[in-house]
Amino acid sequence: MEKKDTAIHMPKTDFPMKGNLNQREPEFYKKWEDDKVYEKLLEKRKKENAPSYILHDGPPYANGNIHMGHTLNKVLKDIVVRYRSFKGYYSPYVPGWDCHGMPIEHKVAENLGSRAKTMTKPEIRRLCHEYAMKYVKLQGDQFKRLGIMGDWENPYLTLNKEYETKMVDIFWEMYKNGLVYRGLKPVYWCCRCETALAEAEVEYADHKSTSVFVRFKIKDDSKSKAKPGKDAYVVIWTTTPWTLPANVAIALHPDFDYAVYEAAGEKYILAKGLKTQFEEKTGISGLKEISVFKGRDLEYAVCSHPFVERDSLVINADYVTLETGTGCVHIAPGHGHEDYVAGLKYNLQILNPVDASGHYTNEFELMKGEHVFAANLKIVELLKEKKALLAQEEITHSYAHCWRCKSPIIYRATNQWFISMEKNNFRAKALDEVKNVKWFNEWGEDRISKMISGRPDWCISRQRSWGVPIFVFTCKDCGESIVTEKTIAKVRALIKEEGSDGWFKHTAKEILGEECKCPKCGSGNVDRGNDIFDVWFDSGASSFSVLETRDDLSWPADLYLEGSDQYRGWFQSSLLAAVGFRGKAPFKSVISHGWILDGQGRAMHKSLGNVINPLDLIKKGGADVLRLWVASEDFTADQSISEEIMSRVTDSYRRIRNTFRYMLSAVNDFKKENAVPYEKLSAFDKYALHRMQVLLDSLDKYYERFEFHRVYREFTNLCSTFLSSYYFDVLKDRLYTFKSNGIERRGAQTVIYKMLINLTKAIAPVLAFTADEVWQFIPQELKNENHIQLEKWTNEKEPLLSDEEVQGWEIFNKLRDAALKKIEDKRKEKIINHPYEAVINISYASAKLDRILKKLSKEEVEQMIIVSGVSYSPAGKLEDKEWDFGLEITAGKSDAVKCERCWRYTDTTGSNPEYPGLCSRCVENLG
RNA sequence: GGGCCUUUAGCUCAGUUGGUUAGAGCACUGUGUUGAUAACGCAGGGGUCGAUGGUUCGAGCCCAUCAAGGCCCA
Repeated sequence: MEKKDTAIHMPKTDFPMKGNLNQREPEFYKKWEDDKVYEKLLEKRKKENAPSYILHDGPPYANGNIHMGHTLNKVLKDIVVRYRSFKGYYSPYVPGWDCHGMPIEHKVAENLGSRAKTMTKPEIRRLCHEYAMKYVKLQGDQFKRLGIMGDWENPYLTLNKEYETKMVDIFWEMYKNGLVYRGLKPVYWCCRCETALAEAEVEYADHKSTSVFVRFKIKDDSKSKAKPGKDAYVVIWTTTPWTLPANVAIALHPDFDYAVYEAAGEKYILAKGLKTQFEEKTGISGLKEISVFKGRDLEYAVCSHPFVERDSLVINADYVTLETGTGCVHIAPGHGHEDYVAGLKYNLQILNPVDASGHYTNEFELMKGEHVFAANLKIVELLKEKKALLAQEEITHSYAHCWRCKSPIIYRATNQWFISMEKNNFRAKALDEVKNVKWFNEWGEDRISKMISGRPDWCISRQRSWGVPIFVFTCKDCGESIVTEKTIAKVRALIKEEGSDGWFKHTAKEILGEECKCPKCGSGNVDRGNDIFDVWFDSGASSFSVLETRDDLSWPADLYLEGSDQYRGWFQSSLLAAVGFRGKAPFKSVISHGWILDGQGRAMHKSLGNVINPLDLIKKGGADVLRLWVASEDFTADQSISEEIMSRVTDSYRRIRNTFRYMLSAVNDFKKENAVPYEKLSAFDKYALHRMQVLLDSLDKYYERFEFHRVYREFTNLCSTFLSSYYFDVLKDRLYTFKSNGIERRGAQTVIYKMLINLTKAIAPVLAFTADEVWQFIPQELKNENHIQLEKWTNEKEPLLSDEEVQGWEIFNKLRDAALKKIEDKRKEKIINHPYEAVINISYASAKLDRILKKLSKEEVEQMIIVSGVSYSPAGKLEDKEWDFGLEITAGKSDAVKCERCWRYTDTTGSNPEYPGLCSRCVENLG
């Protein structure tokens, strides 16, 4: 008889232990693109008539490299979309970019330097366009590097014609509904450049100003609680005397103490805490306190303006401080932002007696034509003349200057376009729609409701070049703003054809043709407006501009998923645009993620030097590790990232990778026809399948609820606690030493194969690259599709065990742990080393345990505890008590002989003279 | 200053309607294997649950105040 090969069946695979992700992932992405995986997936689902699930992408700003915030956001979306696709949904992902706005215009202007002034708007816009497109491409490539799947060939851009065309419709609908109105609002204004400035264009530098103490005589105290009398004066302090002509109110802090003081026969009202300072500055001494009241008590008293025939109302404002001045603040809503806000609250008049070049208009007849900065001294003279000036001094303080011409700037009320929150019950409607949305963050609804309740009217106009024009014409003769059905039709055609560039290239006459006529005065002297939309209006329009203009998408979206800053931003602008346009919320559900912080929980700042760059992390560890990090934390709260955290995630990735590697190697010689039917599997195998099914069911639930950190936890826990340390460890004996085509080995492979397929699918939404890499190693005949993305979450479920059976296994596992502990004790005593050197005896008195053990053969138990021998010593009379009743486990060293093939210590080793080193089981299992 | 949120072992997370010595995985330490080896097993140490006060027979869980941190406003 020929001697058989005694070699064992070692696991084998070419799947590398080391991921080498930074090199490999881009190759994978390329393969996805070459194989048109995304397109095929959508086609396939469409053919299946799958229900759709639309996640609408919030557009990042097309500027700069991607940072951790982008990474978090896009990976989360990708997990959602991939999961939904797996579950059989038609789930297209159309990424978008926010392309207009200040930052880009600012950068372009910066690059141009002094040349900017000589360029026309269309020329500057062309450069802005190029700039935006450059970053669309750059960020797009970076997003792809993260493994994000979507329609990258055809993203949506807020500068696209069809996008802008939809904005015409939205604007017109809101205009028709009376939501849009024109009003005054102060903006930063450079009188020298004669232009509005954005926050980012303002620089601060020291500036010398004349500050003045001015008294306002009380005219009527009948409406206020405090009654200081008509001979008292409220004293204000200001560093901008030129704004006094626009004064309409005086603000006091509601909670501060104010007093009426008497000196030299005059009564002055100022904050109690500033009395001494007041005496020093004005030289008025010996102030005698007459009465004291809270700021709120003087609310609604009326003063007389010192040099204009006008009332000045006493109001309350929380931002009043006691740092300098008198605690009584001069309010000119046309010349200050806070003044403006206070003005809205008290319905104050917004006055703007200053023209674009900084000269007083005839609204302030007295100094008409005077430049406001030069007028300061004249105002002082005027105050003296009116006996209203109590003191003046020159002070140097930080003051806003124009970034371009470096001259000091002013706040100047200008005409702006607004969306009213009140007309047609708009605010109430928006709040109602909030209630129809599922806010996955429990506090989300509360947060956005409060914001909408408290927000002012939405100012949608900006005085810039890089944006979508507000589709309004102006009559140069009568000043009428012209928006009619006919002009809108013309504008719509223009935008559709040329995009908003057309607006800036053509005159009103060219755009409107025979419609170029003021409907009010009939003049043909019509100009196109120069304002553009606030970029939040651009992006707020996206639900319509994108979902309604693409065949593959539909409105409303199933989900918006953005950072928590978007309750104020995009969630809100989208909601308002949608309620204004269609009366409905644009999303069925919303979930927000937190901010990314460093290891200490601090925000990342360049100045703190704690900024972590995702591109660096990808280079170091690969995108899948980064994706795993995203999944590992509870994204609804803020999340931390640090070297330690990444190092933990990397460890965890390696564990997962190796688990897959082991599964691949264990089924390397497995074929479909080798599969063992469920009924013929061992009890332990059935238990393993049960565990797998329980895991899959919870993962499914967690994905659906966006609880990815639970997916991560359950998945890694199963890999460690059940698979590596238990099931696979136990299976080694069967896989390596049993007959290669025997039922024991094939049974084990059947289970591992099922796990391999299902676990790869289950983690594929997170580990996009690795899952597909694993997939490539699965033999063709064992899978349906070449790429895992095209597969579906498995529908057929493995049978679950009964509760009683599960309980039995839980008890057995505890018994196993107890046995391992005993063996460990012997190892510490240096009695044994390898587990197979051990034999154990289990003596017990529980009938419960007896029933459990009787269901298993001795060989199975030996295998599962991984020892060479198990013996039982049941008590003579078993009692129906807890499983560990009377339990005693002893471990010892086997005195049998080691089989050199399976390493077990057995009495049969050497019983066959042909194979002297082998045990009888091994001899039987050769081949 | 206001609205909303976060705070449990080194890290990431669990902790059901308040009820006995607060859990998991990873990391760490020790150790075994060398037939998953840049891998795998076993065992062990580690937290006064951000702080203080209160309600209660009893609080990580309820209430109040404070602190640190975050987003959005001012």
